[in-house]
Amino acid sequence: MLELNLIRENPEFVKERLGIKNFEAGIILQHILELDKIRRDTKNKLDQCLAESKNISKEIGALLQAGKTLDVNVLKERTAELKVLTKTLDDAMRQAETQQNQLLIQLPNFPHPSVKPGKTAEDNEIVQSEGVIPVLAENAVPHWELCQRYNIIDFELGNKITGSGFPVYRGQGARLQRALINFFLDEGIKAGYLEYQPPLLVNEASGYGTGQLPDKDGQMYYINEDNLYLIPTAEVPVTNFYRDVILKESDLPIKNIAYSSCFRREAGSYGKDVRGLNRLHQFDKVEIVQIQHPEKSWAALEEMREHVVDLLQKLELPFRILRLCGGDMSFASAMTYDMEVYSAAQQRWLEVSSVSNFETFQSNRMKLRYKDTTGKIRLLHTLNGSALALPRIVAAMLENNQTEKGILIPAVLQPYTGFELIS
RNA sequence: GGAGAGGUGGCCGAGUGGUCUAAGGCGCACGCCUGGAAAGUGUGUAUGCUCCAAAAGGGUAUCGAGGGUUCGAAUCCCUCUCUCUCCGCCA
Repeated sequence: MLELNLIRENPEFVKERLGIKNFEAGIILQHILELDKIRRDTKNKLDQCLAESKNISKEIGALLQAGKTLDVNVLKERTAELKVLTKTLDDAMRQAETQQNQLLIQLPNFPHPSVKPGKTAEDNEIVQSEGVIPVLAENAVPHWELCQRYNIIDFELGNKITGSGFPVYRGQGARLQRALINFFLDEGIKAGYLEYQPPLLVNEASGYGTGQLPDKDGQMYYINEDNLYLIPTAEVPVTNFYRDVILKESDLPIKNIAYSSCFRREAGSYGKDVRGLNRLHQFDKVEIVQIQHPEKSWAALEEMREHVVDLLQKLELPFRILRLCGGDMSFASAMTYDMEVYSAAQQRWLEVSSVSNFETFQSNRMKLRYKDTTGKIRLLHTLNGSALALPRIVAAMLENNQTEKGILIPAVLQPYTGFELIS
């Protein structure tokens, strides 16, 4: 959520920045400011009423103790009037406040000045590209066929017991999953992150805090009976650890890492994009989350990008990094890098990580703040990124490393898998 | 799932209708004391919204959350939620 102060002080600037995300904010901003005026005026009147009532109540108390019951009745008439007025003003103020908030949460975050305008994924900038795209043998096949050939991931068994998008990992496939999770966690810990194991279900307030609610509730699995949501990413619980928290400046930076299964309904997805491991309803991911001092968040974003690059290099996967254009960025992000690996048999790039700085957008919703050295309370910056999501890494690894003998496991993973070859 | 007891400031804890503007303690910060420290001692120590150009300061709200009763609620009533104890079930 954008900070109200900013909108009050410089609505034109806000409008211009949101334009980069192709968001026409003019009318909403105007309404927000109108409601703000109403809310504040009403608030002032209300506070005056409350103050008067409070004083009269004290007087009544004093009079009763002095035994002057007749005077009390006169005062009670006045408080009866005030009570009606208070109710009216309170309703009006709350209404203005609610409406204002409803409008505020419709505004996306604004992009960093370096973010280029653009409408679709076509307009994203490639900022880094590394690794050699392997030339595969003529009989090379996509990963879903390899999964079947080596019997390591069983999609049909998943269909049977749950439904599509819920594969069953088996034998060397299961061990590869476990190896990747441990590898990613260990690398994160080496880079200074603290490991967490969060709950996989969260409440409504958490969904709201990171921005999944109210807009994207259709993308989360929902447990009606207990009013809980299955997490689409560990970002949700791990960032919400700090909801309604005021940190000390000395607590910073906070660097957390968490493995979790992730659950996404992916309503509306279809076609060859969702084949095999490309898009699943349940998948595994290791997520990194940072809570940063506002002046250090941009350096932190680069550090996180470097961390992901390091992982991809170690896994020997050809990759490229995109800086998303305004139109392709998520609602809450100020800047996002997408990391994609090349899937040689499908001959396409697969997104395996997305690293973003949200600046104060999430922390404003969550009331995540810190007290600076002068005692002033300010919003913090939040960042997160995948490091990494498993399915597409596995897809690319299987396809790119396929040989006559089997699938080669990168050296760095072998201590984790306990084997060099899937065969 | 059943029964009972609870939720008060950073923490502990008093407070059962009227200066609660929340006692007291611990912690923390700053000062005094000291050669330095400890001890002692003094002062301060929440957050939101709002008024004010800003600072200083003021108003108002907040005692798990939301409603209600009352001139007046931390205190009484209702609903929800969380924690603890016992029973039941159970990895």
